[in-house]
Amino acid sequence: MRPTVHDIAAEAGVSLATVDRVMNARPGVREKTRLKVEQAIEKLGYVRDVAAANLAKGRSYPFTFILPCNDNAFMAELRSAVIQADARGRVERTRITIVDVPAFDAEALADALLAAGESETAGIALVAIEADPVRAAVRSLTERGIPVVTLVSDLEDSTRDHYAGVDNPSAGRTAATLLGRFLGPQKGTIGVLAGSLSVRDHQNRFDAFSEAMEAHFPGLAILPPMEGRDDASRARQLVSKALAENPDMIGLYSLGAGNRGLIAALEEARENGREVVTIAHELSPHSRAALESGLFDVVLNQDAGHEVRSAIRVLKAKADGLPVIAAQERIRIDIFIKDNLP
Amino acid sequence: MRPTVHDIAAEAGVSLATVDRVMNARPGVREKTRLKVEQAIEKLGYVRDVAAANLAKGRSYPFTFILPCNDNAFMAELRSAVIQADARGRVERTRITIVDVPAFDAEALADALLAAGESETAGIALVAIEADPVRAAVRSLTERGIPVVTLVSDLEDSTRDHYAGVDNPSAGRTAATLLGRFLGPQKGTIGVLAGSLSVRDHQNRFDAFSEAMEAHFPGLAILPPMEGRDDASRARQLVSKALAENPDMIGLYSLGAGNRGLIAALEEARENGREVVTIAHELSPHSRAALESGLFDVVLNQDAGHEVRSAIRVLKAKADGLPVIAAQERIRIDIFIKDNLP
DNA sequence: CTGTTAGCGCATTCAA
DNA sequence: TTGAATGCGCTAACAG
Repeated sequence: MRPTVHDIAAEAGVSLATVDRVMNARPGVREKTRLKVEQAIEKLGYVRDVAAANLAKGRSYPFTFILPCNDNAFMAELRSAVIQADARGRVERTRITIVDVPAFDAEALADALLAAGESETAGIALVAIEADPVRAAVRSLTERGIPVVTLVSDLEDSTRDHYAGVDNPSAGRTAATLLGRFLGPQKGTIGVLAGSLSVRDHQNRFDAFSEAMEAHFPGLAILPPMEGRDDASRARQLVSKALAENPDMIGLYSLGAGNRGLIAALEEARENGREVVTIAHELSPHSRAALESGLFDVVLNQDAGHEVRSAIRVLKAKADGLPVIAAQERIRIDIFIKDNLP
Repeated sequence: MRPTVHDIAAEAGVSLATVDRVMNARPGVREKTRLKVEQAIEKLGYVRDVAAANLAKGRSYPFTFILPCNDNAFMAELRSAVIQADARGRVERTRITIVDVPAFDAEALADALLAAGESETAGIALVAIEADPVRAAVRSLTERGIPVVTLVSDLEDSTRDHYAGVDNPSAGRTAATLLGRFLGPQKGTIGVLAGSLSVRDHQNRFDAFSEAMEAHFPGLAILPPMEGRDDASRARQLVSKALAENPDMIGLYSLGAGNRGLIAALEEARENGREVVTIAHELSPHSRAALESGLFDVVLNQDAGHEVRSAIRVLKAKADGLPVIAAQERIRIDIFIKDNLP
């Protein structure tokens, strides 16, 4: 049997309460006594049973997740990941309230942040939008000691405690390398479809993609980026038009959402005997099908479940004043081709 | 506050014990009473606190992991993943004993299995070797109701309860697609370096790789596979020799361990102005460096941590007689290039 | 068939 | 400065 508080109390010749005081670094213990207890802990190799501790504490962590009412597949998955995390949360004693805000609406997001700050909350996660009102709201929260983490999309120059999302420049470079190598010696132009370049992660992906492309694949020229606003019909139009206007376009990097429209445009092109090497983001039923049918060549993915779990771990650590191990919270970029689909 | 057993006992007008019996599907409850309790559970939206339940049960799951004393990086990581899992095991009440066996020794493995079966164990995980004594040992365990899962390497035609490892044919196909696409229109031959083709996972990878290659990239011919026994110096010799003898060799798939020797051979070749597109398995400090220096183009990886955690989840489920959700336990093949390294 | 009762390992009043 | 006692939510003897 593993040692319990009783064992170390007996070993140190003190009571449970004293042991507890030492363990939780609370005042009211003589230096001598504390030493005895610490030695007993060391000697018996005691480690506290977190589950039992939480049970006794009865403490729970009411977190708030502010999510945009976007109807794309990725946001749906993110939302479902949050719900699942909440369901599993009984053990960890976390409780999550989801707050919906209109997409791309900085004012609404800022308001939601402030409102969440007024409610009983142990920490807040948000999909950030780069805007001053949002930065101000975040500042007011962190100043009151409420932990704040950005999820999926970061907020630069802000006081947020942590960013739980992928390294977007790395994603852009990954796309560049794969596209360049798949195209090999071919020369031509490359189309880029973004949601909006005023969104930080899209901008970051694009910059890194361009830079890597220019550096390593001089035979491939990048066309001016299209902005599809993550909207299917708009994306479809833009891509169709680009294909028509650029007969030398042999590659396409779609770095935002709105894959449905893109897929429609590619299907149409294929019927006309036109194929371009395509890399898109986020695995969903649609993009998966596109991968299997060869319309997409690669899908880069961020695992929404990982991001949510990481956000929760960090919020909890911050709420408890504990440090976070950065390396462990790093979110990877998954590469999928048709052969390694999960 | 969430409802507790007390609340539902009150609501149903019965005692705690009865509630407990219903919840754990134990006998000795009248159908009528059971219904009342179930309705109360439904009505109050009760979900049991697993942590508290485990605490009260005091049950622990003493598992045994049988690992080969291989000194390669992957096995080291696997071992460390097991140790970490054990450390986290306090909450889940799992305790893991690691048993070491000589690598590639079927008799020793079989003996270790039987010995583990004699000790107090709630389940056993093993890195399997395809051999009849092993199959027999596994059978004797499963017949006694001890859950057995294979880890990393499977045991076909056996009574093991589950395989926690990657889909090796899928890995082989992934390698074929990437190699073929990276080489593009080039024609030439492809070398294959295996550990031993008598190991099931290596054989599976090779078969799928060959098949996909022939089907989709007819311009690339596969050379007879080399068997490096996961040994560095042997691998180095084999690869150097193959490079010398096959001037038209433009690609290489290393599907086993022993990357150090391979890297040495590739470095030597590079100094002589020779480069081949290379895909290897398992991310380690060595393979990572090779990726960064361009000696490796792609590394396929199985996440040892995932495999271990999955094995534990399955063992626990089997020990409790619960079903496992196959889709959730599927181990992915990670693709790494220099740009998406974690 | 059902209820009472005593813990699991820990945190926390309230006394001493 | 320290200790005894009580309870968190649940399970499992042991009675009835």
